[in-house]
Amino acid sequence: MRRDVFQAIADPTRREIIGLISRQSLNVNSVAGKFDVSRTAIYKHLKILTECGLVIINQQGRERICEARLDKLNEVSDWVEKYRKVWTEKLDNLDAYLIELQHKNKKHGKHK
Amino acid sequence: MRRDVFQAIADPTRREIIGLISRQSLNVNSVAGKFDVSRTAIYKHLKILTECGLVIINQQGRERICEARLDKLNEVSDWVEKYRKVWTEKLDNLDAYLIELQHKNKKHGKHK
DNA sequence: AATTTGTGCAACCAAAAGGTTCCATATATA
DNA sequence: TATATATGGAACCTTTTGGTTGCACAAATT
Repeated sequence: MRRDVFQAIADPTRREIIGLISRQSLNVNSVAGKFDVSRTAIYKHLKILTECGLVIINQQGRERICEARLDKLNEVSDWVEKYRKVWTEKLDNLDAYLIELQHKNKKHGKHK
Repeated sequence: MRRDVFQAIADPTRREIIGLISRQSLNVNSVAGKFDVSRTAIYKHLKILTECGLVIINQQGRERICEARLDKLNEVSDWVEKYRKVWTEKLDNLDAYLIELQHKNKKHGKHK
């Protein structure tokens, strides 16, 4: 199934999983052991994370090692930064406006 | 209800709404007019967006103007950047490793 | 005053999400 | 070989999500 990174990181457990395996790759059981839900629940979260490329899994004997692919967060980063830019511009415009006001005050302002 | 910004931006329609009103604040009907779902559906999306602070609404006569609060995306930005840093460090470590390899080759390497 | 416009919200619905238990199966290990 | 371990996944359940229609009501317009 085609999965969306935005939807994948919407769940707090999945964000925790990413935080966990970003420090060290772990097998499925080790990941599950860190949470108080069933292994199957974690397995499903891992499945969603792999489906959108945020996690890749390598078989090693009978274990499957989960590794975080943090570069996939770029999709989120790009979207957010686009709007951060808009936000910063708004602040800049406000700045410019305030400065303009100051200049007007100097020219036409009344002195107390 | 306490809402989560991550969950709010998980839905593509809500991301579109943010994109739309980030350029220009609009009343509820104008926002709804841009999508092919019902006004009520958009109203619900706007409700979720206001509940997590990504949108604020100001009454003006019988209209309610929806304004984007892009600074609220910082929560997402912070989280993502934390892992981007981890990712960059991994790349740096790889770089350092490759450079080290090169040096070893210079010292002990065989010449063809 | 009557009508149109903009909005909120209840009631309802189908599908998806997030969880569970239980079983199958492959790989290590005693 | 028998047993323990690591995992995949089916079947099921409850809650949440994203949508609908329909009605109420206040503000603007005629």
